Amino acid sequence: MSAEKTAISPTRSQDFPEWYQQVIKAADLAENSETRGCMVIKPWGYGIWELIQQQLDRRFKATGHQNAYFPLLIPLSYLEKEAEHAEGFATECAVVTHHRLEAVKDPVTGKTKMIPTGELAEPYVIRPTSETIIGAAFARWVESYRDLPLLINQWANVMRWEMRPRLFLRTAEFLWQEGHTAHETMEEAIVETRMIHGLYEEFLRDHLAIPVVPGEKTENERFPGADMTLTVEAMVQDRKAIQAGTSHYLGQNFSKAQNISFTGRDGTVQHAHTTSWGVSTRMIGTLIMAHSDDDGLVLPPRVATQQIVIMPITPKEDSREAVIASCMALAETLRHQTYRGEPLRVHVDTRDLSGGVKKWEWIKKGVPIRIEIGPRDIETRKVCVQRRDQPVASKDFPVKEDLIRSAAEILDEIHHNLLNRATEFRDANISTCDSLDEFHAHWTKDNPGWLITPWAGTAAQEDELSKQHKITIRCIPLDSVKLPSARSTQCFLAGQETSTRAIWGRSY
RNA sequence: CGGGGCGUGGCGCAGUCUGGUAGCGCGCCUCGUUCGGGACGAGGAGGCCGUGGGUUCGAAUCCCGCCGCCCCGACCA
Repeated sequence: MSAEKTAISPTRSQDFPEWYQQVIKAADLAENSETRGCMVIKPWGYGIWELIQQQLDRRFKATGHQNAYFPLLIPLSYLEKEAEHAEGFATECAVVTHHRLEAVKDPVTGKTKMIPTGELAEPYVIRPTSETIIGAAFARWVESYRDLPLLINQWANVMRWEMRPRLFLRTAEFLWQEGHTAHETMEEAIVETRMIHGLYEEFLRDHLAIPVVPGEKTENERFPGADMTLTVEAMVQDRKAIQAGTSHYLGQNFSKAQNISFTGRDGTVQHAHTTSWGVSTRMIGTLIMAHSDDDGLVLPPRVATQQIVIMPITPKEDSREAVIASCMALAETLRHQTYRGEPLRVHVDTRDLSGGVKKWEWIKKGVPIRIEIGPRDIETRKVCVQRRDQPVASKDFPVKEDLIRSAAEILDEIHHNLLNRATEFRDANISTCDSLDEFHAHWTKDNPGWLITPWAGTAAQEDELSKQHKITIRCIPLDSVKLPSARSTQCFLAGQETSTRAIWGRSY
């Protein structure tokens, strides 16, 4: 046997960050644009986002939310209303200060330059998030307890002037959804915050095949202006953590700052309790790093732009038409099958390219099922089936009718294989620790994975440990989360008795 | 904002030290041979060498200014 050749180079173990970039390129998902820090999302990548959008949107609507749309530009003064929030985003805001361009001819070169003129009395900020402008609308909309709860979601782009952008993971402009709700009581708002948190967890597991740890952020890691931030944390293949979605209980901080008030059942004027929550195109980056291998992207079936690609094999000119007709017919039949309530997405690749080129292209693009049909298969009524969750060389030759019957089942198997693989990987890379010496010894250069510890430390102690090892507390996992539990129940710092567990890790 | 690097056909680069007006690989197009497979041969298209100025008979190459991008830090969905 010759050495294994991989479609992506370098491999994950050679250089993970570079591998990540190469997977995106090979799968044709996105590219850096001429606008600093911003990406062009190409059709194969945008297709994933559209599917995420559709499937999440259905869940938001099913839980009583409605979509609306708010302005891209936020009056600067709005951002000054909530002090903590303002401070949290101040360093990464793009600001619009002019509303007109004037064409000026350079007397030397003769070239025309466009000079901004018409300075605005009050500048606008391009939304880094929309709490303030949505809050202003909520203040107008809410008068009575009968107007509550107000359950709004927005699909939008936002901009944060990031210093170090990376495709999907951290771009200056990104796409997301932001839910914003207002409630009569703290209890109701917290129920909402937790409900969405659970919805995110399920979505990542059931749609993206990513197992996440649901938990709460410590005060240090909270969203600016929130009283409680819930997170779902995923582990990707370099053992780093990535925050895949957050749900915040904002208390009355924003409602007091923006006067979202209502007359209550008892006739008194009260401030609403608000929440906000979001997931972004970062989920695509998470998905790539969670599942892909050294041959490229591996797509979880539910968000695969195409789930099945059929490649006609046409070695002889005289059988060519029959082969293509057979492929088309199979595609049409498959499109009448459903997986998770949606028609199968099937593509027939009739491009006049050599078979090997096509096959590798679809491998690199992560298509869950590849089917090849040639003249021989037509005679035997069989098809050649290859799966992205299995080695490149492995093939199966079911009778065509059996494949049609089992296609959705195979997709489901692929989904579960990806989920199981990711879960096993994660669990194998979480260790426990209950002494400070062990803690310090754990954080070696090659990133050994997450550490779970009993925790009763202070914010200052957390901060110190974080800086020392370039780690953070990813979350305090919910009590219901089953993970290797720390051996003792005493905090590894000072030994206090505690039932609180903390997960520590390096993160994106 | 600190520290490094780089701007040359679609992409990746050589050429810059030692000025003489552009080359390689991949990709693309055509033809042929191959092909249950990331094949091969022949031919072809495509570049005011980031930008403005200077030196020179002559600048991708030397000098000065500007712009942009990438990597490593601080910040972060």
